[in-house]
Amino acid sequence: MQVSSKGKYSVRAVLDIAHHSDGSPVPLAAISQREGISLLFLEQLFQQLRKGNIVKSVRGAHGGYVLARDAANITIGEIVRLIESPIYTNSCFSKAESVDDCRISSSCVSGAIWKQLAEHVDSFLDSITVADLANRSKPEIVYGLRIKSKRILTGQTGGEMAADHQSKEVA
Amino acid sequence: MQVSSKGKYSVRAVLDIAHHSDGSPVPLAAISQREGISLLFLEQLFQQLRKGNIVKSVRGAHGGYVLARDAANITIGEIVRLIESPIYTNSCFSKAESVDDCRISSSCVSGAIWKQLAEHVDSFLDSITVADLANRSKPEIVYGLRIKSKRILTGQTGGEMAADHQSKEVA
DNA sequence: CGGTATCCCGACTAAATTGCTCAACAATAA
DNA sequence: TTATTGTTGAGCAATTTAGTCGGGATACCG
Repeated sequence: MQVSSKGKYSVRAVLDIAHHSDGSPVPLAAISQREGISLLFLEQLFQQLRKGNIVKSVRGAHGGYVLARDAANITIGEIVRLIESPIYTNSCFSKAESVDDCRISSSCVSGAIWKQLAEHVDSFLDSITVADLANRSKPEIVYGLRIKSKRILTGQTGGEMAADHQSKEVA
Repeated sequence: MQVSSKGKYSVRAVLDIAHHSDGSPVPLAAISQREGISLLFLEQLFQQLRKGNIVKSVRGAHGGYVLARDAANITIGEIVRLIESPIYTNSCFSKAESVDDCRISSSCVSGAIWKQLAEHVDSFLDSITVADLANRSKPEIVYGLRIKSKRILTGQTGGEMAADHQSKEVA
């Protein structure tokens, strides 16, 4: 039950574009620097993001990536589903509905839980758009949940790198 | 973004105990057979479940495991959190609050998402108790979500093994 | 035109995690 | 006392993750 680095990085990268773009393409090198993510790894991720119609690429010098659609029209859920393996895959009824599988064990009862869980997760993540997060007009509120410190979401003062983060965990 | 086999198996196993126990201990061998889970693997899981106070062990012949508490008092969330690695671990503020990490990149903005996501997941899974699922008095309703076919949750006719499941996926 | 900045693509790999196995022991019931 | 169960800790093969590498293709800039 983990969101992979790939997923977290992807969200951060897209947010980074939304936040730093004035309409002109944002090169991966810039994202790599700002977010402290390996350029090579970003390239890989952005192929998926491009194919998933989250971003568009602009090749050549001064190229980079732009959001493929309006930020208000891209949800975090979309990004996560594109990159991440799905939380729930139907494990029963795969072919044989006639066999009456699933009546014996607890597996379908519990299977129902994972399905509902996946639905909850999706609907939560789909309720947040890139615009919501890029637009920090109401910084301390993110979908009804109050964030502890205003500092977290407002600042933007220095030249420190993301690499300054003390922990190995990826956010 | 996956629930591991460990997690799914654990829930199923606990459900199995809740469902098949008349108060006397349920041996792992029985669970293994009914649920189609390797006995050796179950043994491993149940050490964790025991230490987490989900089940109690009874050693010796006719021993096995019983729920450590009332089924209505054990939530799915408890089981999952015990077995599964946490969906969210605070990645910033690890030590240095003074350093003012996290202001630069998008990592804390997105970090807030994962935190809220984890809270959603936990609160959903904590809203379901083992009793809810073991007690199939209202089989077709599982927490407000209608399950497609009544057959799924009611049956209990045959002697087929869980191994009859057609797919490799674990539910 | 030629160089350089940028994306594009496919293969490769080291490390971690997952899903399981094994061996030997400990307690209890019949 | 023997068969039946749980207890413990180590070990391991396969898969997944988190990248790396090398060599393109494409577009701008002078």
